[in-house]
Order: sequence, then structure tokens, then C-alpha cells
Amino acid sequence: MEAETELVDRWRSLLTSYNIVAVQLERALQEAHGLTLSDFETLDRLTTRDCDKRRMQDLAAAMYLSQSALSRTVARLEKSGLVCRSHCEDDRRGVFVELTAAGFQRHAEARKTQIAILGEHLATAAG
Amino acid sequence: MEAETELVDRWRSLLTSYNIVAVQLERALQEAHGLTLSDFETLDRLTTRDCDKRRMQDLAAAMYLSQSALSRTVARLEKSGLVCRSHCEDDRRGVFVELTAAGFQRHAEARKTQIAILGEHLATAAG
DNA sequence: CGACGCTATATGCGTACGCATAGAATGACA
DNA sequence: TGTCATTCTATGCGTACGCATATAGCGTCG
Repeated sequence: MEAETELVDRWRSLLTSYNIVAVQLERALQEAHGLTLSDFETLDRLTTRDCDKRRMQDLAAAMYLSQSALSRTVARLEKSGLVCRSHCEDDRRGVFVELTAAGFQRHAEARKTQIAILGEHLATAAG
Repeated sequence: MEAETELVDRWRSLLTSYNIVAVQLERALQEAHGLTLSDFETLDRLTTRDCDKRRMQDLAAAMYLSQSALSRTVARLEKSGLVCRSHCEDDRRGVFVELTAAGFQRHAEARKTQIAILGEHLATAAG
């Protein structure tokens, strides 16, 4: 089947593009801001929506992380003072995650790094 | 800058596409064949070249893995009997990695799973 | 030959991950 | 109200990862 090798080639290409960018981005965010890629993505989800307060499940649905990984990511961010968690009043199983001022600021700084890395490596990677 | 948001959008798109496929592929390979995505990619690199015997450094260069991760991946594969390692005679620092018969077979089976998952999720993911 | 710098691979260590499950709160129904 | 299935988040556990470093072999220059 020719379709099979074409499919595999497309995947290989996606894999390569992703990793070229992700490796650089991960390293840059860690060194410059002490953030994991997941940390940054989580902050990013919290800024790019209309409301800065979101339930865990909404975040989880929008992200690629497993539920447990997201829980720990938010725990890390809270420990660093970048977000805070509060119980939802209507449904007390739920947890709201909210950006702090420090979280806003850290995200804004990290975004500059992100843009720089993307400019440097995404064009190359994506062809 | 409009160029910035366009750049970020492209990255977000790449990130999403990659993860949709990678998550499914990782799970399917693990469940059906007991292989990590890295395991499979390593086997794949060993079959798709003219020669089935490659040095670690050649593998490392072709892959996204760090050197240490590749070393451990090959160790796993050897423990499972899918590859074997042998010292290079010309340069005894070097290590050759060679597919075993079992490795060939496992790869061939896993490739069917790969194709199936790609067919199912790559089109959707890549749009 | 001997010391030194360089390269190739392996390993100690700490971290983020996913899976399975625990724990807490909800809603429905007897 | 009491029970029970369900939903939402957190956590125990084992695994793969990257970074830094150890180990082993190479080549050069004296």
C-alpha cells in the first residue's frame, strides 16, 4: 500500500517537527523562567480565555495532559504562587484554578521566550 | 504583532495534532505489544535503513531522544531480546545495535498497530 | 612510552508522567 | 433519611526522561 507509507511519512514529519520545537522550548522555559512546558501551557490556558478562573476539568479537557498530571501541575504552580485553588461553591467536588498577579507576570515574561523560540525553530521545523 | 499570534497558533496546532496521535499510539503500542513509543521508533530506525546494524550515535542523531534515554531504551530492548549490542572492533568505545529475529517480528506486528492508529487519528489531527 | 584532551556509552539522581485507586461530594431512588 | 452509582480531584506506585558525571577507549604531542 502506498497510502501506508505516505501516512507513516506524515507522522514521522509531525513527530520531527514537534520534537525540534518542544525540546528547545522546554529547555528555554526551564532555564529562563523555571517552568515546565506543561506549566506554561497551563498558565496559557488560564490567560487566553475570557475568564481567568477555570475548573480543573475544563483545563483538563482543553489540554493533552492526563487528569493526574494536570492535578500535579496545578499543585506545582500553586506552590510557586502562580495560581491559587479554591473550592467551587455550587459543586464542592470541583476546584477553581485562578491566576495570581505573579502568575500573570510570569506568563507574560515566559511568552516572550516562547515567541522567540518559535520564531527561531518553528519555521525550520514545520517547513 | 499579528505575526506573533499566527506563530503561536501554528505551534498550538502542531502541539495538539502531535498529542492526539501520540497519546493513542503510545497506549496502543503498550497494550498490544509492550512497547514504548521510543521503543518502537528505535526498532523502526533499525529496519528502515539499508543496514540492520547501527551504532548508538547514528541512532541518537536520527532520533529526538537524549543520549542517556537512548542508552536506556536500547537496554530495555536488549533485555526483551529484541536487539543485541556488540562492541565495534575498529573503535571499541562504539556499540553496534542489531535487530534480532524476534525484534524484526515484533516490529512488523507493531507496525500494523501503528498504521491502524495513524489511519484512525492522523487525518483528524492534521486536518 | 606517558600525559592530556576528546569522544562514545552508561549510570546516579531528581522530576514529570500515566494508570489505578482512594477520598469526598453529588444526585437519584427506595 | 439511607443506600448506591457517579463524578471530580488527589495520591501511591512504577516508569521514562534529561542533566550531570563516571567510565572506557581513542589520538596527539612531547
